[in-house]
Amino acid sequence: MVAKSKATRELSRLELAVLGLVFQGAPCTAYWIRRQFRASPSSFFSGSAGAVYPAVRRLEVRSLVKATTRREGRRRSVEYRLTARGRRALEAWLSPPFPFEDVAFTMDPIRTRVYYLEALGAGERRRFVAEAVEQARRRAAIVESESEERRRAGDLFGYLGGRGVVHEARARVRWLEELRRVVEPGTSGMSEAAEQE
Amino acid sequence: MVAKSKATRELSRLELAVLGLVFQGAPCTAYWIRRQFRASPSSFFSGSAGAVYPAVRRLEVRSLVKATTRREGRRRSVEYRLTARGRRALEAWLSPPFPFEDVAFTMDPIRTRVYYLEALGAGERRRFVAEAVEQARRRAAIVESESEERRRAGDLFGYLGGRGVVHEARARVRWLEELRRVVEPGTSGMSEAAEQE
DNA sequence: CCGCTCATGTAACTGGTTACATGATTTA
DNA sequence: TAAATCATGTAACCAGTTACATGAGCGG
Repeated sequence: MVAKSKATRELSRLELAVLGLVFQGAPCTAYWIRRQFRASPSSFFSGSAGAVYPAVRRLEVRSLVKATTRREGRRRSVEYRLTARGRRALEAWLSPPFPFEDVAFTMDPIRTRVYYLEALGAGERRRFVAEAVEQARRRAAIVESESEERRRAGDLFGYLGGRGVVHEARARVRWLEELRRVVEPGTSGMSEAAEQE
Repeated sequence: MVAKSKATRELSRLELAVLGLVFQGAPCTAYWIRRQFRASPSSFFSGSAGAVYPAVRRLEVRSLVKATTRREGRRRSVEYRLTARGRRALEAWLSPPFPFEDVAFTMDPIRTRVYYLEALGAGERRRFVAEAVEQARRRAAIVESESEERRRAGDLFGYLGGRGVVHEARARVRWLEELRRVVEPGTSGMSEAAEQE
């Protein structure tokens, strides 16, 4: 009976994203990975050194990536590439069916506020929605130009992912416009909003 | 000069959500708050005891909520309500302008995968998208009925927040359908997708 | 020579997570 | 009477965060 070392726990979202980035950028340094996170205006992660360096290490001890140290003059850097196991782990992550919590994941800090809008008076509610629509529109414009940029750069899947961000940003705008119609004077509430899509 | 005690750090998202819930449910117990989180299929938080009890405590030491212990027979419970300061903190949180990171927040574990779809062959990509569309549709159906339920229950802002979840879920479906058109055989990629809204 | 970028890392902290522990009350 | 629910909490853990520290190489 071969020992089953450590009961391999699931990879964190950061570790999985790093795995994907190593696949894309190989051979690449942890520093390069950090920059990818920091460059994206829609990344969940900050790309902080304190997260990325330990994460690639964890992937290494699981032998999902392998490191090769390089020296140019007196400057050193550690380059990573996927191992065969790493490649398989990446494919497994990308293969359906997807865990329910990944499909159900949702978080919008503005929406969180809406649940408690009761705490505001009618005028303040209107200001809330007006500003939220405004800020959501600006955000949508930003992510649209960002995904367009990726398209122009020939980065197909970067573009397609970016399109997801665009759809989401526009959905937020539409939702807030719907909300505005409810919150505006002369409307009663529950009846008119929904359902023409 | 009056001492400025501790340099009041910002409230966490959980603490803010708890503050809102105490406003809604007052007088309410920490246990009731936990149930609100656990009942919602779209809450970011699990409502775990290890998070909620310490969170309400932190709000208490900041005197944003106040606790009153109650005894019925030999059963005790701690009831919370907002203080005036708590009420003001809630209103401040609900008042625009909203911090950029709250407007820009976005995270979709399926979308994260799409960025690395390059790692799959054409057939596997189609399976990816087909399954993702399917799961996203089921999710949309669930959150739709959930928000409808709130509407029927007369919970206006619960309904309106739920509508946000619906818009988001539908946006994911539409995005994945767009993605499918790109990934399907006979299409070249970057050209056809976007822009009719 | 100053400051920026490349490059690697650590340390202290934080705010979540799961799992556990306890006990009263209610319901099947 | 067994199990679910109400109700409180703690402990161990974990994976992020910011901030700091170090140093090579390069452009102005």
